[in-house]
Parts: sequence; C-alpha cells; structure tokens
Amino acid sequence: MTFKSIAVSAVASPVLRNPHVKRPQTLVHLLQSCISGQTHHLHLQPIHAQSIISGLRSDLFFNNLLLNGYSKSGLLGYAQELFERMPERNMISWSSMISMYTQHNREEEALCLFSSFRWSSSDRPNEFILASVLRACVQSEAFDHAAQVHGLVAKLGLDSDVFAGTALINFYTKIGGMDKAMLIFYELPVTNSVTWTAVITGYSQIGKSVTSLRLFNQMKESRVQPDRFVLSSVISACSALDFLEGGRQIHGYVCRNGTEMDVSINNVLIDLYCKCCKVRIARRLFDWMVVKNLVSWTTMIAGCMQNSFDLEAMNLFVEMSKLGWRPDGFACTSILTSCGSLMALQQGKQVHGYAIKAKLESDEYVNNGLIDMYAKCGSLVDARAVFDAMIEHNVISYNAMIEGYARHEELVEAFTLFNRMRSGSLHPSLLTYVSLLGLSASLSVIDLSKQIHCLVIKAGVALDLYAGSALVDVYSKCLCADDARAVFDEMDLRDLVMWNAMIFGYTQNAQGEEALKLFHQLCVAGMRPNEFTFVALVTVASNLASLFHGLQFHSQIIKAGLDFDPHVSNALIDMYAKCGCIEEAWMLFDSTRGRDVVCWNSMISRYAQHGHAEEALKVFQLMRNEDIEPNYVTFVGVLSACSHAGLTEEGLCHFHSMKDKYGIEPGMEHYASVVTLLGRAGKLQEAKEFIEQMPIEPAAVVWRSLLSACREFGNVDLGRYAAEMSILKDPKDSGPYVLLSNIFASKGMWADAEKVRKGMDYFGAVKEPGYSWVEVHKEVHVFIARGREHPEADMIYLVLDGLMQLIKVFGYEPDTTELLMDDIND
DNA sequence: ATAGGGTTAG
Repeated sequence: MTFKSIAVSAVASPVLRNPHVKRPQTLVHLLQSCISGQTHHLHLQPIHAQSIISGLRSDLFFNNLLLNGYSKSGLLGYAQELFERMPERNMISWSSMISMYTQHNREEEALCLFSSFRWSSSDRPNEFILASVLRACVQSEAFDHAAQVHGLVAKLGLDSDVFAGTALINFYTKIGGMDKAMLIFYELPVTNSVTWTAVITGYSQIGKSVTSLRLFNQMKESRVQPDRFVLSSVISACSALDFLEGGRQIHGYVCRNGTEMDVSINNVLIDLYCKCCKVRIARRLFDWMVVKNLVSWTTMIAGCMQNSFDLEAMNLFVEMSKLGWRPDGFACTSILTSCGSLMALQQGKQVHGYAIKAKLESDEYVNNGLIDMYAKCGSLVDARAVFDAMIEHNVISYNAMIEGYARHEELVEAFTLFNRMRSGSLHPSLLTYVSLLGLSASLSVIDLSKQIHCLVIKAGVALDLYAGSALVDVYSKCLCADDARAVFDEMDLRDLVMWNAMIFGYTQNAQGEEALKLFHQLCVAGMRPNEFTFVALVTVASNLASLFHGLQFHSQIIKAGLDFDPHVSNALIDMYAKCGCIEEAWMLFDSTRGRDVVCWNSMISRYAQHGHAEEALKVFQLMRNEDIEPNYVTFVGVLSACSHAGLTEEGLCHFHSMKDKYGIEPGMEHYASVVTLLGRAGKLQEAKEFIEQMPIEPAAVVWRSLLSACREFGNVDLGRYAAEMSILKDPKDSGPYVLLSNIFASKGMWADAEKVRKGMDYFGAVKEPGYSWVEVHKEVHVFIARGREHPEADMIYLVLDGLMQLIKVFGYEPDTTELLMDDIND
C-alpha cells in the first residue's frame, strides 16, 4: 500500500464526515484519542490522509504522533514511509522508529537506523534510543555489539539513567553476568519497578529464585509499588521453588490490589498451582478468568499433563481448537506428551499433521515430543523417522529415542544410538543411563548392568532418585541383592519409589525377612506405604507362606483404601492360595472388579497347584466366556492343571490350540509341561519323541521332566539318557543327579548310585539343602534339614525323637528304598 | 527499559 491508497480510504471514512474535524487542532486531538483507543488502526489512515489535505504534512509534532500510532498498530510499512518522507526529524522521531523495529523483532533494521542516526545527526543519542538499541542487540544475541553500546552509554554519562541502566541490567542478565548487572543496579540513584523486575527475573532465570524473593522484599522496603510485571515474576519464582504459601500470599495481595483481572498474573498463578499439584484450584481459576490468552490455555494444558491428567489435557486442547485458538509449539509439545502417556496414536498423528501445517517442524521441543509420543505408542519406526529428520539433536532427542528402544528391548538399536551420542559432543545424562539400566534390568544381564553403573560413576554425577532406584532395581533383577542394598545405603535421599524398589528387590531375591525388616524401617522413617509396597509385602507373605503376615497386610491394605488396586488384588489372591486358603482366594477373586489377565492366570495356576484341575479348567472356561484373551502364562497354568489331573488328551488339545487358535508361540515352560503330561501318563517314549521334535533347543528343565517320569515308572535306560541330557545343559543343577541316583537306588543298583554321586562332586553340583519354617508368635523359625542352628535345637530334636518313636508304635515304617545314599549313611 | 506457558527416566 502507498499513500495514494490511504487517500482513497480517507474519502470513505465515517470519522471524517464532520467538516470541523478537518481543522489541524482537532485532527491532533482525534489522533491522540485514536492512539489511546482500541481500534486505532482503523482510523489512522484516514486521519493521515486528512492531515496532508489540512496542511500538516511538515508538522513535526503531528508526524511524530502518527509515527507513534503506526508503531502501536504494528503498521511498520506506513511508519517507515512516513519517516522517510518527513522533512524534519528530531530525537523523538528516531527513537520511535528504532524502538518500533526492536519491538517487532526487526533488530537488524533497528541497528541500521541507529547507524544512520549517528551518521546524519550531530545530536548525542538519548537514553531512550540507547535502551532500544541495547534491547535490539540482546534480542539478536549481538552481545559484543551490546558491550560496545555500554561503552558509549558510559562515555555519554548515561549509565546512571534509569532507562539506559535498566537496559544494561537486562543485557548482563541475559549473558549470565548477574554480578555486573547488580553493580549497575546499585549505582542507579533512582530505581523503579521496571528496574527491580529486571534484576528479580535475572536471578530467577539463573535458578536463584530465593534471591529473587529476597530482592522483592527489599523492593517493598524501599517503597517501590509492585506492578503486574514484578508480581508475575515473583509468583513465577515461587512456582519454581514449589513455594505454595508464598505464592498464595501474593495471590491475596493481587486480589486486594485490584490486579486480579490481569491475564499474565493469572497465567503464572495457574502455573504455580499446577506446579504445586493443586490442579483443581488452577482449573477453577482458569474457568473463572473472563479474558484468556494462548498462554492461559497452554499453561493449563501443560499443568494437566505434568500432573498426569492426560485426558483433561486432551479435552482442553480440543476445546481451545474449537474456540478458534491456534495452538503453538508450547501447546503441541504438552499435548504430545499426554498422547504418549495415553498411547493415543491416532490423536498423536493428528497433532503431528497439525504441527506440520502450523510450520512447527523446526521446533525442537515439538520434535522431541513427537519422538516420545511415537515411541510410547510403539511406533519406533515413526519415532526414528522424526529423529532422523531433525537437523540438530539435543540430549532429550537422544534420550527419548533411546528410551523408546530400551522399552521395546531393542538392545542393539539402543546401544548403537548411545554410542553415537557419546562419539558426538553430546554428554549422556543420568536419564540416558536410567533408560539403559531399565533395558538391562528387563534382560537381567549382570555384566551389562555393571558396565552401565561404571559409566555412571565415571560420568562423576551424583546419583539422583531416579538413577538410584534404577540401580537398586537392576541389581535386584540380576539377583544381586547385596549390590542393590549398597546403592540403597549410599543414597542421601530416598523416596517411596526407592524404598519400594529395595523391598521388592529382597522379595525377588527370596530374602523375605529382609524385606519385612526394611518395611518396618520405612514405617519408622515416617513414610506411608502405597500399592507397590503392598504388592511386594503380600508377595513376601506368599513366598513365606505366612498367612499371619498376609492377613495383617490385607487389613492394612483395606485401611489404606488400596484393596481395589488390581495388582494388590492379584497379590492377595496369590497369597491366600499359596497359604492353602484356596477358597478365600476364590472369594477374593470373585469379588474383584476389572480382573485382568494376570488375575485370571494366577487363579488358574493356583487351582492347578492345589490339584484342583477341574476348577482350574473351569476358571479358564469362564475367562474365555468373559472374552479375556489368554496369554503365554495362562497356558502354563492350564497345562499344569491337565498334567496334575492326568488329563492327557485335553492337555495336548490345549497345547495345540495355543498356537492354532490364539497365535501364542509355545515356550520352554509349555514344552516341559507337555513332557510332564505325557510322562505322568506313562507315555515315556512318546515324551522322548516329543522332545526330539521340539522346534527350539530343549532346555534342562524339559529333560528333567522326562527324568522325573522315568523315576516314577522306574525306567532306568531312558532315565539315564534324560539325566545325561539334562546334566549336559546344566551341570551345576543337582536335581538330575538326585533323581537318577534315586532311580538306581530304587532298583538296588548301589554302585551306579555311588557313581552318580561322585559325578555330582566332579561337576561341582551341590544339592540345595531342604528348608522348612514355622511361624510362632510373629517370628519365623527356619530349619535346614538336619541343621542344629536353632537356639533350641536340642529340645526340638528331643521332641522329634519322641514323636518318631510314637508313630512307630502306631505301625509307621519309613520308606528308605528311594533315599539317596547320603541320607542312608547319615 | 520490565512479566507469564513446553519435551525424556526410577
């Protein structure tokens, strides 16, 4: 557009229909009221045109006013043309233009104009021009240039001016030179709320929010009235510190002060409440706000996402779009995270499409969010495509991608990327290691775990809560409870997750008593156990078959209101069944809502273990009636039920249906089960042939199943073969030696039995001693076969001898034919 | 001259 088009529009303007308006003095008033009004951009052009007609073309004062109006309306082109045509310019004209360019992020033009000013005018630049120029330098990150301008400011003696001084403070704040900024600040003879805001936000930005709050107090002491800018800055400092009480006080002040309607203040308040986990309060404030902007919506969505209110975040995102808001990169990043958490691939893809349309493809946050979303939804190929399309990667891009591979156990991909990251200039963060440790934990590879731990130590970063519990977890899963405990003890700070990891670690390592001890310490430390703690504890009770503990935990679970948690329910059902209370287990199972496949599996397996094969199969039928898809573990239970009950045909039928009907590839446990099934039916040869036809390499457990059957039916030849195969696979396991030796002993083949015993020593296999335990008055007493460790061993054996003699009187005769020689010689 | 919102892990 040119001045010609302005003139055309002037003719049609309703504002100028009144002839009085055309007088110069009236035009000035009209312009002034336009600038302070809301719709100035509509009237500026007609007024401009009229001013030319009314002879104001060369009026410096009027032109400066117009320049100001165009600048406020963002009509840069008109301002530029006017400025060029002005026959006369003063400091105000230059200053308006430079500050306009700066405000609209046209730093280069601002600096260029400053050069022409110095070139064409002999006047010294005033404090306003210098402040604008400094801001332009800072915005365009031309810090060297800014330092030169500082020199000029000092030369002109303007460094004690509030405007120039504040701009300088802002410059040093941006480059992290808080000391220098404070030096300038203390030299200023006059300060106002703008100056204070600059230093307060400066400290917040370098993470020293406490200093920000201290400065805010100093500001109030020096009787400077806080404005909405400082207030938002200070609230944001409170939010960074999780200082809810402080934030609330300022919220109260804001309400008394009359700034409660300010959008920005409310935005930071929403942020504060969300960061302090008060999402409901934040949401109420958000709903109450009459005027909202894009930041209000984004803050609310981010707050929901950060507190795992993912569905609410999604709804807000849809709502804002419907209301016509165009979500920016910030909103997209947050919503992508929520899509990932909800595994909402479809919605995630829609956001991806929108992001492309909205030209957000170069936003690193959005890209990282996309990687995370696709990885969480299981689309690793798409995640990688986004990753590869990025020009530059940061640590988060790598971490999100590595975490995706780790979660899906893509070992090679994860470590290839990890090495690529290390060979570049990017340093892996603790988060990277946490992901890799998670992978290592799910694979339970101790060497790998230790190597990663070494890298963490070499990196020289102190463990945080995440890394600490990841290490506790990985060592527990690798069956190194002592190493896990060493990490646990080394931590300065422990949260509930860490305690749970250690308690669960002991559970996995069959050190139930240590787990119980730790639970006691947890309570002493004033922590409140959650569903994870109770799952571990109930599992301990289950492993120890201690109904006493199980009942106690169950009542604590009810008190804590956690009895409807599906994982807790599963653990309880398992515990009751393990403790022999199969009916209680069934009752609990029956009353559980939303039973998942794990729940059904545990009921099936437990019935099978108790020899209630019919019940187990009935539950399996019920499960299918309820359309619950059986999985790998389900069939372990079903096959075990069939083999216990001698249901050979039915068992084989289920075995075949596994792959044919449900598409589940049978694993070692299933093959072993079928061998047991055939073996129990006496079909030893068939069992052997079955093993030989297995599509996977039979593990020791499969041969041992056959061996057990051979022992049952006294088949020496096949038994010998099965034992050899089993020992070949796992020489350290004492089981096959014992079983084979038993076969020989039962046939009176003592020399062969002796040979097997020697072979056992040769391979270093040690028979695990049998344990038994009894619980008396909340204390578990453990006994090893023939052990004398118990403090009252003498008395116990005395009573035992008495009992033996008593049962012999009633006609009991111990069966010694199948005992190991070891036992006979004893 | 000054303020406010975003990503990865146990």
